[in-house]
Amino acid sequence: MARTPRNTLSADLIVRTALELMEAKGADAFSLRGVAAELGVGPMALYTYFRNKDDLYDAVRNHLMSLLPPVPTGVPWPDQVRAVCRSLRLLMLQHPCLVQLLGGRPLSGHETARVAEGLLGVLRAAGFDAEAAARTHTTLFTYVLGSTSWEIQMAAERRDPEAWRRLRVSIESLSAREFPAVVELAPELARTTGGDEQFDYGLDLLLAGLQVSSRS
Amino acid sequence: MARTPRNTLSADLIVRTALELMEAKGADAFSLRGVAAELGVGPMALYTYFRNKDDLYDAVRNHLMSLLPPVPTGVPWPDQVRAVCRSLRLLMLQHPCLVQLLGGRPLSGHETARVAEGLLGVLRAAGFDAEAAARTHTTLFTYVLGSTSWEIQMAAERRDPEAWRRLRVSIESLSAREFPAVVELAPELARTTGGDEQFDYGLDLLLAGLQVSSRS
DNA sequence: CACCGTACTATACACTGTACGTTAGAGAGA
DNA sequence: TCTCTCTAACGTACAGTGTATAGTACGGTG
Repeated sequence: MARTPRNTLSADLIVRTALELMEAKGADAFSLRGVAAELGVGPMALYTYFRNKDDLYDAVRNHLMSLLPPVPTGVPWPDQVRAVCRSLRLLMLQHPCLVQLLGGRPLSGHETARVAEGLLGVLRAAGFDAEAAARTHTTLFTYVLGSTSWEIQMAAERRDPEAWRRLRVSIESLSAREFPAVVELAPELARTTGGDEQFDYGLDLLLAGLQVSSRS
Repeated sequence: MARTPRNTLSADLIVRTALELMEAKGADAFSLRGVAAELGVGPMALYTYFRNKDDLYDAVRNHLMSLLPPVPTGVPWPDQVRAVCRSLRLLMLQHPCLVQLLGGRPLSGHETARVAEGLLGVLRAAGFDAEAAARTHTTLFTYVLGSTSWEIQMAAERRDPEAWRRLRVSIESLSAREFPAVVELAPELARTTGGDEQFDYGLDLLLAGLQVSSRS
């Protein structure tokens, strides 16, 4: 019955196919049966290579993290930090499924360690002590995660006409007496949910704070 | 056949029951059939009050946001900002399902507008212009969202013994030659994934940055 | 009392992840 | 070359999920 020949599958092939599906339909709409069908294979064939769905998620996340470029050298440390944060954001924008992947099961995996190593190395070289380096790393990482997740989420909302219409309506129906600031700043708020400038604004605030405290 | 009497259900009752289930079993393990069963009712009964599952999610999020306290008055604006951010974090910690709820479909709803109004009002009163207020609002909000999501996620990881063991192993098996900073700072990193101090560290960086830039 | 809108029910469908037991094909040893 | 074994892929099945559709009986209104 046209059984697929023996060694057509591999962990790597499955990961690439899964990633394709996640990018096409969103990481939540992704299903094991979907990737199995795409590969022309029964759903259970995947369990030869991955213990379960989460295991596959881990592998895909690891694969994506491996795409991050190394930290640039020969520039001041704030520029290095900026570069690391920006390239993580860029990767998330290119692969929106990373939001769910990083939100779900955060820092396991070899490639995640590589990224952490880069940022921590920069901070230590800049003179941060162990505790400050760790705290700063966590702060920067969570800032990038939070702001970029938000950005991607809002972009997705905008793409769905029905959801977007409902959001507009609910904002426009707010009483200007009850919510003066929200109503007044609605255009600015719409403009600041995402974009390079918004990201850099927050990032620069953090860097400014770091330079203040490291100078004292 | 013991049909349930006519008006035992209500949107509010359903929301409260759904919230209970989400807190007990996690927001992802929550199901419409579960809350229907809890109420002793067929699954389709819920569709009288909510158009679909997302609609119920929206209602629960709105309910939780209504629990946030108002902005304190009579203190300097940085303290007001701190208070708003801290109480949002606190609410998320008390109701971990808020992570998914806020991550999923962010800023629709009356109560979300109320929270935004509070923070925007503080910033405008502190002299921020429209654009700076909007940018700062987004930055602060996404910081709180990102850092607290991370904190909750890591706490959940720690609670699952199997996942936690695998994480420890994967960290301890990292080569100290390849990842010197990660290996050296492993204890600090473990200590800084969460907690009031970590949260305030990042928040104070942002506030310091704000005060620097507002002084120029 | 009759009636009608609607709150709830029943059934069904197309999905999901994955546990279990089976089969066939590729590579190794004789 | 033949066979034996190991395992990759299969089929079946189960307990779930959200929700479309159609039906039923009850409470409030005429």
